[in-house]
Amino acid sequence: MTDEAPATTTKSMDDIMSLCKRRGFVYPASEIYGGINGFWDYGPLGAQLKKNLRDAWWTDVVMRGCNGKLGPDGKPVEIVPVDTCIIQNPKVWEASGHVAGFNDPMVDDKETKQRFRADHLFGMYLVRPEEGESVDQGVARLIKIINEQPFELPYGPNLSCVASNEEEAFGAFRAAMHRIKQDITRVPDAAVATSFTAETRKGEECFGVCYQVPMSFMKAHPTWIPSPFNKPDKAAALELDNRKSDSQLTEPRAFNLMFKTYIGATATEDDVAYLRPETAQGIFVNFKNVVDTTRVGVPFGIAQTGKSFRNEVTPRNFTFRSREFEQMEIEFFCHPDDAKDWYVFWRDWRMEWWQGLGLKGENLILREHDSDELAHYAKEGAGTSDIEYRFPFTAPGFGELEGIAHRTDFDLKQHEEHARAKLKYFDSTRGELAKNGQPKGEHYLPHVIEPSGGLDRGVLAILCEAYTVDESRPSPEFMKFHPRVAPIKAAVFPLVKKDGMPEKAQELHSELRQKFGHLGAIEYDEKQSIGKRYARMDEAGTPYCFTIDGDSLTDGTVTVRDRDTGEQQRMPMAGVAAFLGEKLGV
RNA sequence: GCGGGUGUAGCUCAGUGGUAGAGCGUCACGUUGCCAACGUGAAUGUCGUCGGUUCGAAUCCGAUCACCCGCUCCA
Repeated sequence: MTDEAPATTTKSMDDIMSLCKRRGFVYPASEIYGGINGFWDYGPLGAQLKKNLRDAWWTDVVMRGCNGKLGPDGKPVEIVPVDTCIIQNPKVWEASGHVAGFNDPMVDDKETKQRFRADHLFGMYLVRPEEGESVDQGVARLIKIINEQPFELPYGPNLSCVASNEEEAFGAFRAAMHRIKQDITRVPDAAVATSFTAETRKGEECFGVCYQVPMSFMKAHPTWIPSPFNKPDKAAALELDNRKSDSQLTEPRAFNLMFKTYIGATATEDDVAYLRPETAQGIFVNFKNVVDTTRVGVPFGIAQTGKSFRNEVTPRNFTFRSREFEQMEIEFFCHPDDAKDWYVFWRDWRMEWWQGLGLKGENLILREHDSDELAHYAKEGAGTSDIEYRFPFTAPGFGELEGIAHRTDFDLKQHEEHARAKLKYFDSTRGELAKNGQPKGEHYLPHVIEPSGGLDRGVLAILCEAYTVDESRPSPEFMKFHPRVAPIKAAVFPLVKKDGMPEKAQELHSELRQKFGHLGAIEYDEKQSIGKRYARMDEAGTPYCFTIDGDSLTDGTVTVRDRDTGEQQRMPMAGVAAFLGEKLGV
């Protein structure tokens, strides 16, 4: 821990949540009915804060094309927006893998509290060779037992493990055997199986199969399967032939993370549809439309913001993991050869962008994923990075704000196959040169770099970053929002409610409101003491307060108070709009 | 989904079987001369919800819901 660390770690999430409620940033959804798990509403200040963040993204990413930063090709970055439906044809989610992935039955180990995909459970089955039996015969017998055993006979695997393929599984099992002999083979006619002969640590010869545990067996006798979290080396002396364990595994259960609904009034299983679990697919399915109907050409990006829905097992940590949340996603399409460069470009620029909104210092990090945590589609890619923020509830760890992934051509390829659509892009700037000196062009499926940010998480990070406690101030608790995202941009006060000050102040208020009302609220307040009004604005995170005092009436000047320092300076009332405009960056 | 904790006014909390409370905040009126000033007054609660025990429940019991923490999960 460095010297600066305490300033961040002393922030209490409870205090932040309490301020959010008190000042109208965030409320529990349906609170008067006792709330609803995993859903949050934004109040007046929160709604504007969220809109400001969304607008900043839209402006900087889409309209200004990465704020004018040139891409790795030395050209301006081209991005166009779309706004696609929350409900799409259910086949979209079959193609994307969400229906399968989100429907995968899961098994819990009640002992170790771990959960894993049932189809990732591999078992090592051992059998004693019978008199004169060849390896093939023995293995065939074993496979038959595994698949056709009557369930009243205990015959589970000797060991199990969680793995994505049988080689990986076999690797995990090796340690349990004394010696593996050479004849390791794929079992013919079995989708996922490896057979071998071996010698156990007791010195017994045996035939073995590394086999995906059949779903029917898991359902019938989950506790006969040894837990995959038992280390193989602890199960040193394996018993051959009939055996069963006494584990605490549950039977496979489906945890569908997609919200299901029905189209039309009849609500039969034929009418099932899903609320989108990510906005990305709406972009991919419109890739061809955008290419065909606009003049964009690869490399270019398509962006959208919008709500997504995931039926999270455990919504947690305020708005951080909600069941309904808003994403800000870009799918950037480029030639496969350029993917690496664009990946680096986006990763670095997105980090800069978040830093530019006041998320700075050691609370924000860029973390490159290790290869073992990459999503299936990203294994072949240039990489995946997270931009992560140190929230009070994750400290000293970090929580993801945005992920930048090289998704390769996975999504377009999936949609090409499932929709039987031609999504290849014809790039007339590539290919060999023809006789006339023009490139012949090249057909290819573009690769995708996906910077996918969480809007609600961004808002939460900004709230946490802005929350400041300084006991030396009259208002010790205040929100240090970057002026660009602050929900209230400025406030205008008469110093006291008499001598024509309110009228003068209202005049200024109305001018500023006309000029800056599209960016956020401009407040007017004449109630109670000036100190209390400053304090109220500090809590709402208003960066500037303009006060009309006695001098304003005679020489036309006002004072401006800076939220962060409390310092004041005088300026002509006529110059206020220009001053504020400059501070707000417009 | 599992284990632990919490739930009383907008916020922070006191109240452990006998009339629902405090501070702050909010609102009104007065006062005001630059940092939560002061005076007076006011509003705000099915004590998370439902059920049970009891003459009587915020308080005891059960269930349920929500939030927090630790697991788990997290394309």
